[in-house]
Amino acid sequence: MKLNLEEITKELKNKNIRLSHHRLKVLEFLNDNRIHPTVDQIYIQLHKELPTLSKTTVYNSLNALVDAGLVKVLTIEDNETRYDIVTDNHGHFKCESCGKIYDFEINLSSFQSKDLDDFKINNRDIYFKGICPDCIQQ
Amino acid sequence: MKLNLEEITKELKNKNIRLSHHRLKVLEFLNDNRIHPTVDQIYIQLHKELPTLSKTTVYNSLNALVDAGLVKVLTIEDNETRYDIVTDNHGHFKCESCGKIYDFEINLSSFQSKDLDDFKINNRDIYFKGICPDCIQQ
DNA sequence: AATAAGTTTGTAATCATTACAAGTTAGCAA
DNA sequence: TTGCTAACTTGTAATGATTACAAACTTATT
Repeated sequence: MKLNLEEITKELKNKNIRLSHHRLKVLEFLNDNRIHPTVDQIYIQLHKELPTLSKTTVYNSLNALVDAGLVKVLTIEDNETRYDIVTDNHGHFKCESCGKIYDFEINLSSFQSKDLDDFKINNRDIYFKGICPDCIQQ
Repeated sequence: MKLNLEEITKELKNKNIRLSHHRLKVLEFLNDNRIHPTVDQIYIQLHKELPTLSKTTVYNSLNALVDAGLVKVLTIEDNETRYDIVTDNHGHFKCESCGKIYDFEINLSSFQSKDLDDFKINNRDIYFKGICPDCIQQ
């Protein structure tokens, strides 16, 4: 999917966030590599292209993009924070054998619980864990 | 709910995990305080009763209980690991205003996605975020 | 070009969690 | 009951991820 830069820049402007060169690179990386990467994965890859990039900037950029609502934090496990570009509703499945994270289509807004009638729900996350088909076969 | 110690001990034995005094206290705390506490919350409370308790032991006990399947790790946010005693299927709602975590009843096993037909699903977590009724009123 | 606000960088600080070694405890067998 | 062994606890030190901060740099705007 191609990023619409003008639109993104306009959205960011409302929040006084500039789409700087590094931030754009981080956003592009997430858009082009749908692997739900960790900060380290992003840093290591981008550092090859941008030798002056610091890890602090990666954290910075990610936090800015999350604040802007363009990027989502995934906390499937307590010891690894991952990032995902915001797209339509989907859940995440993590394979307990190979560690790979899969997207799966699911209509999150259809989930209702009478216990939450009086709650304002801003965000719905679904995390499944188990074994992926590749690992089942072995 | 009262803990059935004999049954729990028996289950643990299979995994060579003893239900030591400290571990039992941690388990009791989770059973009696359904507040999805952090390690610090557990440590501070139990330390009052058990002055010799170390934080390492709290971590240790929690990890053992998680391994035994009696306790579940909640990773709603990337910067705070919480623990929950394992009960029937329910989702978790975190209020973005007051930070409180609510349980809500939901039939987790009813969630299906055709994308996961060939996957073995061991675990389903649902995390919602938003504003709770108490905070909406203010 | 000048200005002001926002961004990047590197280092240092912080915080949660784990590793480790030494001492302690619990369960089992003789 | 005693002794043995494995498991547990403790405190300290190490690790690792993330944030704080100050100085230098960049960008958009006047």
